[in-house]
Amino acid sequence: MSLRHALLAALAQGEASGYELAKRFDVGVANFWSATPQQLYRDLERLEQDGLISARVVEQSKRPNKRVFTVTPAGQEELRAFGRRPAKPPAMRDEFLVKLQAVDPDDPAAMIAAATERLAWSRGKLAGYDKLRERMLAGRDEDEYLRAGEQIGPYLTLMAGRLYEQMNIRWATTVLETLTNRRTNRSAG
Amino acid sequence: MSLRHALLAALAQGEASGYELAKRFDVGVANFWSATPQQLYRDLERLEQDGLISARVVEQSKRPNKRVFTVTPAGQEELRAFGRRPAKPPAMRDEFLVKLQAVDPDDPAAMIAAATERLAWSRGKLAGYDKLRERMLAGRDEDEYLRAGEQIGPYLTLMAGRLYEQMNIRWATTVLETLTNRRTNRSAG
DNA sequence: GCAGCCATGTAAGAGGTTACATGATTGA
DNA sequence: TCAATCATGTAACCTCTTACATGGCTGC
Repeated sequence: MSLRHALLAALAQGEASGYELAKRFDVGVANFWSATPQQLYRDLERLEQDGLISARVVEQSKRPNKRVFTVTPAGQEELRAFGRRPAKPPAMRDEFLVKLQAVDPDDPAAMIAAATERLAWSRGKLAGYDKLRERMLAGRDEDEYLRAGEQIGPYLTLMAGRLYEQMNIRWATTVLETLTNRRTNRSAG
Repeated sequence: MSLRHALLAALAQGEASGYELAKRFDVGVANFWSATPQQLYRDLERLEQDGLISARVVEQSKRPNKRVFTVTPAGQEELRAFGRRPAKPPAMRDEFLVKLQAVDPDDPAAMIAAATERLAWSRGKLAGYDKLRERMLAGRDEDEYLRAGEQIGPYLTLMAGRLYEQMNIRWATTVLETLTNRRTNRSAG
């Protein structure tokens, strides 16, 4: 039931089309939720039917037309009500951790490859977050923004995303070192 | 398709009953996946039908009997094959972040309550992880364990869980300070 | 000329959540 | 006596993923 609210929260930042939202959600630019484009299109339909968002067709000459969505007053009220309800505990689904849990110390090659991939992925996400942050800060420093910046919610969730990927980068580095050291020890001893 | 593998990975650490696994997964003691007990019972059934795990009934006098599950050789092979396939990117579902994204700076009361709750939750999880860690380390220090500890996979995933909650605690503290400071400034100015 | 982006969707199936059901034992 | 723990499940429902479909434009 909560992708609806994630969509409302994303649209609260300003109107967007399904495609634009999909980029944020599918690629995972949304650090607070993840979803595929198909889900978005379907839930946007429903949100519109429920009167929580309204659509406006923007005609484009050299590109397909797009439907741009805005949160209605009813949608804003729903968001506020959602904010007051108790939150479900966060849920994580991380295949890499599942694999690592069951790693065979005598054959870590696949895991070393997977950890390298994860490291690259986290670096890419962090780079994306950093760009967005520069745009939001617009020259100010973090303390200043936290005191008086306009979009405090988005900044704080972005901060969570950055801290998370920074942590991942440090951790994945330790994982790589640990697995390669153990392999070296084994072939040397 | 991957709760199956999470279950196999969990059972690779040693046999367990559905109820025992449920505690790890439902409470979220499994820092790498989350699932409800109902899912576990259903998927354990399927894993058994597919010959990836085998069940053994343990009769108990003062408690209901339980079915204890073990990974079969076929299950171990499936786990290895899973380890070699590319991992899906991690997925996050965090309602608190959704709420925070859309916070109204003029009425942060609900969000301050939610952040306080999250802080307490992360502290609780960290305390649980720390206990488990003490048991695994058994007097050794982390460097030593990373070099030569028996259960390197489980230690590394536990490490990820600890780092994640430590990060959450620091971040949630910043969120609380930010929201309360802004409120004070507003009522003072 | 081909890959990739913009833009939206349908349909089928797998995965996940919530509510309900049972029943003895243990500790406050 | 009341709540919690141990222990396992069914049924109904909702959500999410994957595969498929379309078609013009942009950049290499």
